[in-house]
Amino acid sequence: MKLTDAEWQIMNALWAEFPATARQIADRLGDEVDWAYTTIKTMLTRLANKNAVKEKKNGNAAVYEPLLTRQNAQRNALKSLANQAFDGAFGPLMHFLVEDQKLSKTQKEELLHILEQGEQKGAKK
Amino acid sequence: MKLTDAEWQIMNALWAEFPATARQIADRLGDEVDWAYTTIKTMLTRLANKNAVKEKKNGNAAVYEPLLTRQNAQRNALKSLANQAFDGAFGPLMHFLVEDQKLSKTQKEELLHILEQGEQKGAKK
DNA sequence: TGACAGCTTCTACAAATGTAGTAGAATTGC
DNA sequence: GCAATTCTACTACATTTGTAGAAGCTGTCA
Repeated sequence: MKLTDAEWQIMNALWAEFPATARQIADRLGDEVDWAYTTIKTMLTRLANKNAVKEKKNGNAAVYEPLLTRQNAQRNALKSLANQAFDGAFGPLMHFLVEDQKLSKTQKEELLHILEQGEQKGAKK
Repeated sequence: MKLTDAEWQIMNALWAEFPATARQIADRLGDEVDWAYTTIKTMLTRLANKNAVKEKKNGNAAVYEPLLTRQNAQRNALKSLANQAFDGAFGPLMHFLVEDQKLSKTQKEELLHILEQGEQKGAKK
């Protein structure tokens, strides 16, 4: 499941707190984008068709909640990027990230920490 | 500069070795995709319009070479992903990667190594 | 009980993307 | 020198994406 740019916006707003109505999502997005309410509604319908969100009727109005979790979406996006831009390998991707992005000392320490933890849990393949 | 899926394919083939003619690129892509030669030509023209590649005439035929480097493309893609899916922060992205992707022991060690090196060069910002 | 306000579904439409055909110019092999 | 091959430039067209208007329900408040 691949999300488009606009879809990410919507999903991010939905993931922030759900279930949510189209109106709520529109309000949350108010700062970031300048979309007509119906645009958001259209996107939500499309996302429902893709099974990224579930649309539940509550009387006249609809309430939405994600079917695709943020984590899965992130995973998919990373996977796709890795394939496309890094020959499918996560190693080089990370390598690139660590080398290219100047991490703050804190971030580095955090990473070290994560790495160590993984180490302890045993390097499961 | 944002590349589409198809454009990544072409660029990857070009980055592999350049300058290259459309024919060469087509040959390299032969295994992966099943595109007509003219499709590849069209993509190359579009990429030239976007200034991602330079088209040099060599007699009748054209020779291509990247203007956009692979590194920059990777950087852009990562940045874009970070913004879209990780609130613009690389930290969480990396966090996610390290936690989610089960890295091999070797990969982890390598990462640690990179981190340490960075450490020595001084934690610039 | 009717006028609003807000919600929904449909339809629309331009731009981007994926994919390729056609026709004519250049190159080449004999 | 000409036929076969190969390129190139142009055009085309379906699908996806971004964006939204129109028109018709529905609930509510005076």
